[in-house]
Amino acid sequence: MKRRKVGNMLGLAVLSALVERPMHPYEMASVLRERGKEADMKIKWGSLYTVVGNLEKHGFVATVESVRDGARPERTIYRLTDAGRAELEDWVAELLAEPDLEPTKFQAGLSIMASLGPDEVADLLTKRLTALEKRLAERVAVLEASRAEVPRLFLVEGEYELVLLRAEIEWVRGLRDDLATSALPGVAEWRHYRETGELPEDLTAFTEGGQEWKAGPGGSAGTPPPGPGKPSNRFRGRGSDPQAAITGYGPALAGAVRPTHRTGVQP
Amino acid sequence: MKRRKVGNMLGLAVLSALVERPMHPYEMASVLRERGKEADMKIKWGSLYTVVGNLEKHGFVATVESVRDGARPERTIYRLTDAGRAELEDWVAELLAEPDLEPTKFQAGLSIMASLGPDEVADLLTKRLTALEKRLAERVAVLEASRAEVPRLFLVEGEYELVLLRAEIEWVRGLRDDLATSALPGVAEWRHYRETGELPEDLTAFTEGGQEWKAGPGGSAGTPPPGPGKPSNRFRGRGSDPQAAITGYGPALAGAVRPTHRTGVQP
DNA sequence: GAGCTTATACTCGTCTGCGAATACTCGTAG
DNA sequence: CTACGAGTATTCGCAGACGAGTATAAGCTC
Repeated sequence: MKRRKVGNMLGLAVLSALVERPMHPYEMASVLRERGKEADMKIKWGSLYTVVGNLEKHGFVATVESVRDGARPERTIYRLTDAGRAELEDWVAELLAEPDLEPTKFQAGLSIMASLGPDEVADLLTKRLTALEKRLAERVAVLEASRAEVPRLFLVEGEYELVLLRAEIEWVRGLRDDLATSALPGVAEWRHYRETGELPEDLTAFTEGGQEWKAGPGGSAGTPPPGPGKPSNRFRGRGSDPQAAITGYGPALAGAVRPTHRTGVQP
Repeated sequence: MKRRKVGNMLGLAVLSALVERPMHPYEMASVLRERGKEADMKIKWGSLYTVVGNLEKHGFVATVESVRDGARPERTIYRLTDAGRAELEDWVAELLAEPDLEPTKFQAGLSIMASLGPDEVADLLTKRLTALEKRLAERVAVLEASRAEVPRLFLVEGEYELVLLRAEIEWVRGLRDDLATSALPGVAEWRHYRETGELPEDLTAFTEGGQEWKAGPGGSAGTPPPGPGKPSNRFRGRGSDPQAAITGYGPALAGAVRPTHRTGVQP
């Protein structure tokens, strides 16, 4: 993957603004704000001059002139170069064609949720749910105002956000309910550990190499289980340490699960 | 929102590793790698020593000892402090309770997709679709290997990822098809502009304050249309400039749309 | 046992991000 | 006419991120 000379998303916004006409930095900010670009990308205005400077350094924009308007400070006007135009198109193409690989912060949080107790997690998820629903309502409301004025074509980002929002809401609700009702296997043990500090004796077996639950094609697909680890690794694996099991480190194989409860997918 | 003293997600991973037992940095890396934490958060190992140093500076971890093991370089062992434990719990709680507000890069890309042409965008979306499906297949495969060994409880992050992945796939497919078949209003005009450079004369009206399409409560809800702009803004608004319209800046009101085609949601 | 690769364990320097501060000007309420 | 707050336009400084580099040890191969 070729690394972008200027990686800050604000740079992309700047390039896209300059397509229209040359501007000075502050004007770019005004235009982008007016266009509601802040809803589509996280923009830190403090980076504006740095980013524009970097774009210039790499030849994506060029100075047109420096004008002094009355007693105001001098303003430097920038225009898009051919290289800048190309960079913009290439960048957009990349954003559209390549999925974001980085996991979300929420996913990170889920992966270590065992640092807390199940009931606390359920409460936190309820808070999240409230916030998500509020946001959803906001977005829908904004739509109701927009759709009369703007063609669908320019609203796709918003549709996308809505779809993901709804998917997340549904899933979070399912998980919360399963935690609250202990419908998810292991929750009872987890709660017990949290309340008493005792590890259930059968936990190790429960977590470790799951005997006959589904001996099927498992075994060594993907990363091999750490239990009978390779001698090359001198740190002890999760398997040998029940504490590690309850502290909730996902398995080396973490990633997916066949859905059987209703947070899951496909019947 | 209180700002985190150490904001790097790698710091969270480090804290979570130290819950188990004191370690030196390299060992943390080994453990985290082994646990597959890389699948749950974007980790740059180059930041490890900086981050551990920062955690120490802020009292979240403390030095236990420096040992020299044979001729190897000296290693500093760190342990979690009470403050560190508290920080970990607070951090996880925040991650679970507060939705990620930042839009994804894909959303940013969508919001300026008009920098390209509709057919090109459709191609790029097809590429994305392929990549997404590949990733989905990978994740499902990893599951098949995991589920025999690990309780559901430790796989929720993976389930979440799957759900979002499927939602995105479905939506992207819908959009691509609508672009390819011009089912989405405005695509024909967009393509025409791209091919000939001509702006359809009715575009301005089409984009601008949509007369009677839905006069309802619209009008001044949300940000008012820039056309008859306030005198406070001296830069001209989208409305007065057809070029701006086709260059695809979303409206000031961008965000959502009532779904009517199948990329949409709810019946 | 020479020479290769892989793992261990860090360090460094550069580049960037961005919060906060600065400074000037204009409209307007008193 | 004058003080004030809102808008205009930019600079600065420093913390932090992280790619790349370094150096040694332990296996492994022929």
